Amino acid sequence: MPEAPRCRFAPSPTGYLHVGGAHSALANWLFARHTGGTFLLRIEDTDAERNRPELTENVLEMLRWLGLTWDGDPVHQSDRFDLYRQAADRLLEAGTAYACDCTPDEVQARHGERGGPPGYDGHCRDRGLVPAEGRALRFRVPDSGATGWTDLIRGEVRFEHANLEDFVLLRSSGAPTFLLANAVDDADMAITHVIRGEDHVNGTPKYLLIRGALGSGVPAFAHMPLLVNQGRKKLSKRRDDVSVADYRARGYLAEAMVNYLALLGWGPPDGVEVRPLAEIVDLFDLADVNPAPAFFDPQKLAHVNGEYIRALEPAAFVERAAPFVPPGEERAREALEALAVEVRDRVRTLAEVPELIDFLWRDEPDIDEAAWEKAARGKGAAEVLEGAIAGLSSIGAERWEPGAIRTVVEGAAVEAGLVNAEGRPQLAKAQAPLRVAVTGRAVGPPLFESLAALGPDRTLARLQAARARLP
RNA sequence: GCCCCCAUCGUCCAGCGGCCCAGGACGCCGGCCUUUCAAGCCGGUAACGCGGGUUCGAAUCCCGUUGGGGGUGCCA
Repeated sequence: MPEAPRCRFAPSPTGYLHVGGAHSALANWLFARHTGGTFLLRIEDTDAERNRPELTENVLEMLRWLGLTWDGDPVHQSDRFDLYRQAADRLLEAGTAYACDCTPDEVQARHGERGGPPGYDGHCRDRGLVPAEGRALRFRVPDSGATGWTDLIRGEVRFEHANLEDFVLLRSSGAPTFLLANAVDDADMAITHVIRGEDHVNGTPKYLLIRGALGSGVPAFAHMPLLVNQGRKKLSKRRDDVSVADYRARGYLAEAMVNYLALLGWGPPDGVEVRPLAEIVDLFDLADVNPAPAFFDPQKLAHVNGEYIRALEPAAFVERAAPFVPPGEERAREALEALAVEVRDRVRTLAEVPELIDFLWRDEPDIDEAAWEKAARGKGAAEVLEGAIAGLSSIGAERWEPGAIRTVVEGAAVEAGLVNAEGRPQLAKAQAPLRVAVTGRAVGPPLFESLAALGPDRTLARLQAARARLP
C-alpha cells in the first residue's frame, strides 16, 4: 500500500486570489480528494518587502468560498526561517553552497560587459568568502550533467546544468528565497505531489538540485497549463479581470466558478461539462490534463453560471440573489420573491437581477427614453394604454392576477386594431407600450406576472402617467 | 539571445494507429416555440500549422520546421 498522497497550494500573499491561483488550487484539491490524499495550504511569505499580510485573509476567504477546504492549519513560511537557515548551513558545510558578496547591480553590470546568457557568472564561487551579514548564499550548480524528472502532465523534462546559474538560497538579509523555502518545506511537510502552474517548470531543476543535496528525496511533479487572456498571454492582475472576489461580487456562484475552472486543461471522458463537483472529483485525473495553455473565457463562464442559477430551487435563488438587491429594502425582498422563477430563468449572473425587478421597489419607474420613444411611436400605443387603463380599473384588487390582466390586455389590443389575420390579438405589439410605461424598459420578466406583482394602484398610476405623455 | 514547454473548429474539451472526409460544449448564424427578453428544441458555421519519415494504414508515433507561450530577480 503506497503512502497516501499529500499535496499543497502555496500562494504568496502579494495579491488577492486570482483565477489562475484558484485553478492551480483546484487541481491540488481535486487530486487530493480523488485519491483520498491530503490537501495542505502554505503561505509563502518570505519576502518581507512585498508581503501584504492582510491579503492572506483574502486568499483564505476565497478558497473557503470556492469550497476548496484544506486539511490542517495553513503553514506560514515567515514562522519557519530557522528551518531554512539550518538547511542552508548544511549545504554550506557540504560545499554545495557558498557565500557571495556581489550586488545585483554588479551581477547585471558584468553580464552587460561580457554579453551572452544573463544570470550570475560564478564570480564568488571559489573566493572562499565566509558567510556574513550582507552576503548572500548561492547554490553551487554542478558544471556538467543534467537534472530532469517525469512530469505527470508533460512527460520527460531535462535541463543541462550548464544552462543553470548558481542561484541564491539566502538573501544578503539572511531571508530565504522561494527556491530554498519551497524545497525545504515540501520535504518537511512530506509533500508527495507538487501540482503547480507551468511558470514553475524552469525552477524545478533548481528545486531538485536542492532536494538532492539535502538528501530529502523527490516528489512527483505536475505542471498545470497556464490560464491565458484573449491575447494568449499569462493572466495578469494588472491588465486582466481575474480577481476571484470580483467574480463573487458580480454574481457568479462558487460552484459554477469551480466547475468552469475544472474544464480548463481538462475535460470529463463522457463530455458532460456541467455537473456536480462530486462527479468531477470522481473523474479527475492529472494524467488527462492537457499541457497547452487555456484561454479563460468569460463568456463560457457566464454560460455555466447561468446553468447553475437556473438549477437553483426558487427559495435558494431568492437567498442567493438577496444580497444583490437593495439591502434592508422590504419591497426589494418581496419583489424578488414575487418573480423569483421568472427572474431566475433570465439571468446569467446574480448582478443582473435588480435591473429586471427594480420597477417593483422604485416609487417611479426609471424610464429608458429610447425604449419609450419607440414604444410610443408604435401603432395603437395610445389606444392600448387607454384600453388597459379602463379594463384594469374594473378588475378589482381581489381578482388582480395574471390571467385577468391578460384578458384585459387582449381586449385592449383588439380595440386598438392590433390583430392578426385570424383576428387574434397581437400581444407582442400590445404589451410594448405597457411594459415601458410600467417597468421603464423594453425587456423584462413576463408582463402579466409583472403587473400582478406590482398591484393595481401603482400599475394604473404608471399607465395614466404614460398616457399623459402621449399627444 | 539562451533555456524549457506547447501545437485539433474563433474558444474550451474529446480523439491515445484503422470505428474520423474528426465528435461535444461556448460563441456566432438561421428556424421553431413565444406577451418582450431569456430558456428550451431543431439546423448551420468552423479545425487536425507546414514538411519529411515510420506503417498496409497517422489527427494519433518519430524528426525537422514554423508559430505560440513560459522562464531568464538577493519576486514567488
